[in-house]
Amino acid sequence: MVTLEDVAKQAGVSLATASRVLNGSTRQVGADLRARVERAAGELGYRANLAAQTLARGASNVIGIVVHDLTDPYFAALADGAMRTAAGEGLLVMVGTTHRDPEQEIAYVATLAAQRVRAVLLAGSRVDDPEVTGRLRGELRRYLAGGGRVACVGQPLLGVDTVAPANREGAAALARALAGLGHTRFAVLAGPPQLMTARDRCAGFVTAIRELGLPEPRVVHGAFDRDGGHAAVAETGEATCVFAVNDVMAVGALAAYRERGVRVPEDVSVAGFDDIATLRDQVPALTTVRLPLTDLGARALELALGAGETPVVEHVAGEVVLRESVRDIR
Amino acid sequence: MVTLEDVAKQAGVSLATASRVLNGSTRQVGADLRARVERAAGELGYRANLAAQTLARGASNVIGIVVHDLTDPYFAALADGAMRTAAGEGLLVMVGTTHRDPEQEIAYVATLAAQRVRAVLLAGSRVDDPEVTGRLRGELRRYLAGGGRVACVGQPLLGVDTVAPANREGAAALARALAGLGHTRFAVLAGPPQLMTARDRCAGFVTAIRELGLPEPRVVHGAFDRDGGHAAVAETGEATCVFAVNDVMAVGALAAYRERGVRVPEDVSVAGFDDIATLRDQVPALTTVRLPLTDLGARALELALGAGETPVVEHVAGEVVLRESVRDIR
DNA sequence: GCACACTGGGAAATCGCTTTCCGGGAGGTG
DNA sequence: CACCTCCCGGAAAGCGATTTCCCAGTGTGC
Repeated sequence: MVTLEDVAKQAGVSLATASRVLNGSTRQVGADLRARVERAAGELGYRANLAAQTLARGASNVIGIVVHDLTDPYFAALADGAMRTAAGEGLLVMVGTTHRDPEQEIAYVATLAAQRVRAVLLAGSRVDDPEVTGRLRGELRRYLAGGGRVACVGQPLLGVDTVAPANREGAAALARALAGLGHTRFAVLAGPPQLMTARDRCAGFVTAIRELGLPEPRVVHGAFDRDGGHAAVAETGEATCVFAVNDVMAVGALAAYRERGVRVPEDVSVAGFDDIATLRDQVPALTTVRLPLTDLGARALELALGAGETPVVEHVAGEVVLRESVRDIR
Repeated sequence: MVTLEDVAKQAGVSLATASRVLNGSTRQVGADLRARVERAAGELGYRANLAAQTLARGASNVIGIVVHDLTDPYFAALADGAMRTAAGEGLLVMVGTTHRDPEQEIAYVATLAAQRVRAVLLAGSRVDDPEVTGRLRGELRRYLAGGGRVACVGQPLLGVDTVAPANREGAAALARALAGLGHTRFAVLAGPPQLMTARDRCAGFVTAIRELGLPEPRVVHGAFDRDGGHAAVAETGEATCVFAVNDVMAVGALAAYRERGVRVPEDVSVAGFDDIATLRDQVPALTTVRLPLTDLGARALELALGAGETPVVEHVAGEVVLRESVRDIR
């Protein structure tokens, strides 16, 4: 491939001058030389070697973002938000998917650190395992010590800049809204017990119901995906209102009820969480808690890129959106 | 950050030896020295600088993949497939989103080439613009000349390894299946006329209808997304069966009919294309043409990574899936 | 015993770029 | 007119790895 030296030679200038012309610098270069270099670069089709630049500059223009699963619209939206701001800053994006394996997440952080990426965005829910979290923190500390920047979307457990969706509060608000419609017997499709996001949403919901003096909701654990929601429906018992801790699970639940001939919302009300865009045309339209996912991703990257010293934690509220999947039974 | 030299010093060996121990090499290193180096690396928390490695080796372990929009489940699935095989090969993935701007696509190829990525995967539909396509080809040629590898999912117009979904044939098969149910008056929600994928699907459908001697379908152009499908419904006229050139548009169409009080499939039948997983629980369930999206992405990356000399074009068939959104009117 | 592969270790060149430092000429000032 | 500053161009020293080349020490085969 064409190197800067080739360009310099062809233009009859020094390496230094060619570099200053082509790859931005504070230093000025005379108009004629500048033109000669630019012509030579054009003719030769020169493309700077980013690896060499990164090495020489000691800083890359790449950021890393680690998500669980890109085909999950939740993470796709987060990633999209982050990628938009990255593009705005002229940064390239490396995406890693862990498929919910915490070891993979740690491995990715190590690799991204090796890449000397400018910032790392951790966009997955934490799991409740101090040993694993500890190792992740260790890896992050090493990276931070080397001048890296880290931000996270989710629970503020890593000691880094964090954008924290108000899972508890959102779920609680939803619970009050549903109780306000006259429901008293609730079930929660709670996802896996280790997953903090699932747990917080479940806990927020259950606590709010208790505070209202209503009967204890039935909590059904399962997978955090469509099939998890679908399967969990079998154990919802007499509940008149079912809260799935995310929209994808709620859609699974809707499908399960449909198969059983249970009408939603006539026989049972169903609510989710997230307000996933691609699921908004679901029938019946899903009641949910809207999270500004794209903004969350964008904001997290801004935090990571920002100069802030002490770790910032930004809480982002969700907004209850009542739609047809729940019924007023008063 | 800790460099290889630090490790070598701490272990009391030369740089060369440290390198050979830590970053794979054909050369052997004695057991004692090897152990000393490994211990030193562990104590210091050494992480190789990938930029330096890339420069020294002249080859990186990163691949690039360029998609239109990650929040579109079609591209998310493609990317996911590619990322899985990448992970299997120990490769890192850079993802770029163009939001359907061909200039962006060209720019990404240039940047990825500058990164000296091992392979580039172009996963977006081509547009019908010889000028733009020409420039893209030029950029690709430059990259290929430098030893890069390229593969593409979509129309085989770039002279590189390509995985080509059988858009025409799939749409034609769908058309015959729908005609077999007794439909004669069709409309096509055709998406933007410049987009090859949209065009091929539309053309395949229309041609098949013609060949059956049925009346010419009404073709309505619009955006390639949910809102495009939603809007296009206004102009479908008397059609008893509407084909949206992708599932996302079909969902938009379903929503539009619902709002107008038109029942699907009783009053009108609706079909899509792709068989997007997150949309499978739609009501009524969408008739569509299934494309093995994850496999397409995975296969394309394999092609790119493979040693093949002449560009390979692999056609992948779609499978018509009849579901509730269409009615038998015989 | 002796030349001869062979093995494992280290010194140093190299990858392509950035940036510091040095130097010469132009222009401004007293 | 001497002196001092700027300004711009080039030489060269890194950045952190890999890899070639050289060399000493060890076993072999005859």
